[in-house]
Amino acid sequence: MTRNSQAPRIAKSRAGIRPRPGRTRSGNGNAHNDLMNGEIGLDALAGHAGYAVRRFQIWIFQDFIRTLGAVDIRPTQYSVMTVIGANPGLSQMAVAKRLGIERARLVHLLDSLEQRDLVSRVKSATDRRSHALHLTPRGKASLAQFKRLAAEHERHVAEKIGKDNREQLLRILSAFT
Amino acid sequence: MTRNSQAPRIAKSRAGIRPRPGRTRSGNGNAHNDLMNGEIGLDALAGHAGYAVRRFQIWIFQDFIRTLGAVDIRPTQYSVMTVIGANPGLSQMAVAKRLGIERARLVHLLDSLEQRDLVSRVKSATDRRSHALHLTPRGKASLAQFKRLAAEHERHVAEKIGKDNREQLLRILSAFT
DNA sequence: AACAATTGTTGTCGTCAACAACAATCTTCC
DNA sequence: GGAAGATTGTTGTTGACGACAACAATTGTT
Repeated sequence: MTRNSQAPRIAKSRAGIRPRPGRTRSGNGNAHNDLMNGEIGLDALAGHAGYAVRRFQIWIFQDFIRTLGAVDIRPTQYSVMTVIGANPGLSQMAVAKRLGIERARLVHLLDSLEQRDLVSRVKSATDRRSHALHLTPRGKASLAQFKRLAAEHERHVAEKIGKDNREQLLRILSAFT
Repeated sequence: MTRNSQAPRIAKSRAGIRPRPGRTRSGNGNAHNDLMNGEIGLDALAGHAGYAVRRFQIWIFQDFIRTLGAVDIRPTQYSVMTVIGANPGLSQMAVAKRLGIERARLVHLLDSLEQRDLVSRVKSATDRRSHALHLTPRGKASLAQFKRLAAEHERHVAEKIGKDNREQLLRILSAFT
């Protein structure tokens, strides 16, 4: 990979979107095109929670990936390590269920984390089908650093939408955690 | 960016990934203990806006897709049609920028919508490189129906998180639209 | 012991974002 | 006026991610 894709490269923001350098003529019936002043309306989209949430989530993930770019940890990896760290010995099935991840997907995530010596799969003594997941010593130390960086990312969120708004957001969406 | 990360050459040949360390201790005597009470803590994850937003976005998209399943319209398709409907004559580049979609991705989206006779690409007279996007008559009629279904979806959101909370959410995230 | 369910794993398919390269076509600058 | 550079739509590749299906090993259930 070497390239994690999704590196944000925050927009260059250049000039506004000019609809067309030339004239946007071609007299179509619609005369009220706000395109002339460079504004592109969203119409009904502005009232849809899903659209705003999607855009916000993209922004948040990009900031998270950038803030934790130095340690090469993505949001999903962070969530897996956090849950394992707080609940040592969990099975892969339990982690997958708790985080809403497919267990097939978790296999690859753990392969990666295990190769980096952050997580270890210990054969369960009580159920030889399953693995008891633990953080390695290196994983524990790393997670502490990840959490510091994640807290920094969270501060970025607070700066972006406001401290109070962030707390309201967490309260409103607390049912989804 | 600039991530060296790990090599992807795992591919097949699974087998010996587990280092099988001689970790004698690590009290594996109680492997699946924490599962017994069914409670799995999220630890720091509970305080991360990104995690809650991601889970919420998954829920919202699923409800949107289900609610508009009868007409086979997905959120991104709906957003494209809404913007074109509100701003006829836009170029693909302008739509892509406004919605934060890659223009390469928009090509396929428009291919699909054009095949269904919902959107038409009209060769621009002023810039022969670009296409002026319009809704077809069928597209306009369909969009009206889509909007009714989308409004129903929005009511589901209000039921899920509460009417007032939904409005606060829209207000908090208004900067991202 | 026979049968059903669970766990981890592998594999496939489809969606989606980020990039790179390209032809056709402006735009700009000399 | 014409060469050089930028833009638009397009195709293709890569990687992250979710949904499923199939499988071996191992429970559990009867």
